[in-house]
Amino acid sequence: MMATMTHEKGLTLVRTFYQQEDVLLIARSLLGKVIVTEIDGELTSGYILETEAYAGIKDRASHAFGGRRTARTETMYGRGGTSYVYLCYGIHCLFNVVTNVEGTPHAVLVRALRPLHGIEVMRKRRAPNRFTTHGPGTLSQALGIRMEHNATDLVNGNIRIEDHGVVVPSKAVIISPRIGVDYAGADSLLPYRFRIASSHASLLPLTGKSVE
DNA sequence: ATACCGATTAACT
DNA sequence: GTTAATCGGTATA
Repeated sequence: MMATMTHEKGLTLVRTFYQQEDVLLIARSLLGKVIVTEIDGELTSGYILETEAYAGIKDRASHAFGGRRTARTETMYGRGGTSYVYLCYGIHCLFNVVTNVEGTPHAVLVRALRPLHGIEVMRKRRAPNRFTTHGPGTLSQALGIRMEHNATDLVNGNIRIEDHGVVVPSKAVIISPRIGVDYAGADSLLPYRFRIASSHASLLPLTGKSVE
């Protein structure tokens, strides 16, 4: 409750949203929603432009394929509405949303963002003149998300996702295979990647009441 | 203990 | 189109 007192507009997504069974539906639904972080005393937020679904134990591209359960993947087995942050290529902290109920390790990788609040903070977190929030690594960097933010509660924690009432029409959504999962064989071709076409992304409202 | 690999990025040609 | 950077995760022994 306390953590959400500063937000004046937009509804923080509730537990039941994250606990829906269909991870593809959740990945699609997250397009146009707003990620908000309150990290290091800075508030930053942005519209979700791109996601990928990872469908648990039967998905060869998922860390949890085959029911693999290790210190790293343990977070994925938690309840929906928890963050799963892991280190990729030794450099990048990738932010995922755990979905489904406890024991079912589904997740959605958030891959691109359109900045809304705290743009100067995001710019500062990145190298000068290299500001971008397209790509899962740069997105986390801009939002201040680090490994210590793994297993954060997205319903009551310092990372949350809000619905600002933006409607993303089907014709604005491009569905394609996921990136960087060639090792997954046939599953690498599954249409689990969702993104808002750039022509529509520019229509997302940047005006409105400040959440500062 | 050792070896291989990766849900990426940036800087190249 | 190519490739180096970089280090924890994971499997193997």
